Parts: sequence; C-alpha cells; structure tokens
Amino acid sequence: MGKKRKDGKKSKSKKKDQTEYTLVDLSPALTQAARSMRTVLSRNLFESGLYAGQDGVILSLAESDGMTAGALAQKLGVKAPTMTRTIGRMEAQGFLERKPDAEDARLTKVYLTPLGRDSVQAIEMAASACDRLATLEFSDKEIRNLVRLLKAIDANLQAEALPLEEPDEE
Amino acid sequence: MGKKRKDGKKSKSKKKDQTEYTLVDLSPALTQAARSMRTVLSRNLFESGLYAGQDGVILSLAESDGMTAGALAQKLGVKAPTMTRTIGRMEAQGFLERKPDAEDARLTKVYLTPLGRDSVQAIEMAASACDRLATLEFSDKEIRNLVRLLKAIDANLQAEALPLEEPDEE
DNA sequence: ATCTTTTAATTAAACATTTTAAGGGGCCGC
DNA sequence: GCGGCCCCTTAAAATGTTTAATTAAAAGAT
Repeated sequence: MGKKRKDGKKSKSKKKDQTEYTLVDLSPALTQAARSMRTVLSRNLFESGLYAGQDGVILSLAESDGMTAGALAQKLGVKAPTMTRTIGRMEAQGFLERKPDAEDARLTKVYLTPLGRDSVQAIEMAASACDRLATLEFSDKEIRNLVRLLKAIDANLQAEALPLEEPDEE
Repeated sequence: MGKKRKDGKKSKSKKKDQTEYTLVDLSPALTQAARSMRTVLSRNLFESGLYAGQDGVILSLAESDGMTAGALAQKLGVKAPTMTRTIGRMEAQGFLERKPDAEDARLTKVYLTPLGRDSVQAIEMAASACDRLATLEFSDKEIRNLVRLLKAIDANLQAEALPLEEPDEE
C-alpha cells in the first residue's frame, strides 16, 4: 500500500511508485477506448443491417454453430433474457434460426442462416477495418500484447464477477 | 467462413494475411474486457451511492473543478443531453452543483460539493482495486504499455468518429 | 411409476442509458 | 438592434439490460 495523494490533481512526478496512478488510469482508459470502438464499429456494421452486440452472436456461431442460448449468453457475458431478446430480434432479421435439440427438449440450439453466414465476412471486415484504424501506428507485437492483456483482464475480472458456486466442504 | 480457428493460437502460421486474424480479435477482446470491468467497477461503486458513468464526472471535476457541461460531455464521450441528465441526477444526489458562469451566461459550470469531493477517494479506491484485480499478474511495464495503447486507440478512433468539419468544398 | 427437484428458455415488468430532435436564451458580428 | 451561432435543456424514443415469474423437460428419489 503506497502513499496516496488524492488531494487535487495527480502529481506529475516521475517516480517508480507512480504505478498506482497508472493503475487508476486503466479503467477510464479501457472504458473510453471501448466506447469509441463501439461507436465506430456500430457505424461500420450498420450497413449490414446489424446492430452492435449482434456481431458477437454471429461470430460465436460462426465458430461453433448450434450453440444453445444459454451458452451464448454466458460466452458473451449477458443474462439469459438478454440473449433471448437478441436472438429473437436476429431471428426476425433472418440472420439465424432456432431449433429444439433432438436429445434434450429443454435446449434451444441456434444456427446461422445463409444470410447470417454471409454476414460473417461483413462483420469480420468491419471489425478488421475498425481495429486497423484503432491501431494505426501500432506494431504487430504491440497489437498481440494488447489482445493478450485484454483477454487476461477479462479472465481476471470474470473470475471475480462470477458467483462461483464453491462447495465449501462436503 | 468455413475454417474455425478458435484455438487462439493464431501465431502458428506465419503468413502475411495473418495480421487480419489478430486484428479481428481486438474489438471483441476490448469489448469483453470493458464489459467485465464495468460490471466489477459498478459493484464496487454502488456502496458509495454512485452508478457507473458518474465516476468519470467526479474524477474529471476533481482534476479541474468548474468544467462546463459541454466540456464534460466531450471529455467523457457522450452527447450533451446525456450529460445534462447525468449532472441532474448527481446534483439531486448531492455530489455536485451547477452554477451559471459569471462572464458568459450561456455556460453552466459544474462544481463538486463536499460530498462529491469526499467520493473522489472512494472512486479512486474502487477503481484502483478493480484495476489491480484486472491486472493481477501483470508487470508494471505491461500495465503502462496497456494504458498507453488504450489511450492511443481512443485517440485514433475519436479522430475518425468526430464529424471533423472540413469544408473541403461543397 | 409418481413425485420432487433441478435445469433451460422464455415472458413480463421495470429501469438505466443513450440518442435525435426541438426549444430557449445569451453572445457577437454586422 | 438583428440574425446567426453556441450552449444547455427538455421531450420523445430506441436500445440494452436486469430481476422475477412462468413453462417445459430431464434427473433423481421414494
């Protein structure tokens, strides 16, 4: 626990214990970058008839078609009703379709339609263009490191965010 | 897209077009990380009576008190009406107060109340705890690089996102 | 075999956030 | 002064999200 100098503005001293200030800067920077990214990406995706948030569903299904609604919700970090809503909207748009599972009738599996499959490329291009713009003068190594760190952050935070049913002892 | 290459080890094949795959991974990773961050941060802030999105206002004012509503909106990347709403809510909560500018009556300047000033520390602690959790096994250098890259991404994207009134010719 | 519990998806209701469009004044150039 | 512009605000609406309750089916127990 280091010293904290919260009164007023951050000192511009360049010391090693500067890390705390750097840390505090992370969440705003991440929030801002994500907001800007979403803004630009939404605009790029709009031409395909897609809204932000739908691209993740299509990309997930492109990876493994036939996921259940619950699995999609968990993977994308939203609650089940949100995913139901999203899937319903996308089904109405013709990007995907629901089919009951043959073995377990409780499950609803989601499959890409041809239109949905076509949109994969559009999404990847939009995301790629957006990412390229975002990382204009970055080196490949920087980008790789960035993605790696972001995924690590997500993993760290999700470990805390999840309710984590730990059977204390039995 | 036929090939599913989700194993995350995209660096196996070293081709030129490989960068696209790495790039495509950035926006989902950024989105997910930001979502997880917001979830955890909201939970930490909730105890202070603050909702997500309000912390940025308070931190901005802590840096330079008396910002105008428009300046806050621009700094935080939201539209003016959003900021009006946010400020109104926070004023009702007692975190800040509006005062008309003495020189320019059009401007509304926003100042922290003592309660708002007190919450600065709570916010910084919450953000710090969240950031620390997110970057558990990161080195200082990694964190610094991460913040630097995130800010660069934001700058790159905002340059594009802004309407940028260039009167080339009509 | 039947009853109870658990799991999955949905629906319903509510709420937060944000945006566009429009309104109300104050400032400044002419 | 007058017109245009800028800043904040209000109003209406879209989007996204959550919790709670409902329906249906599988799994397990008696």
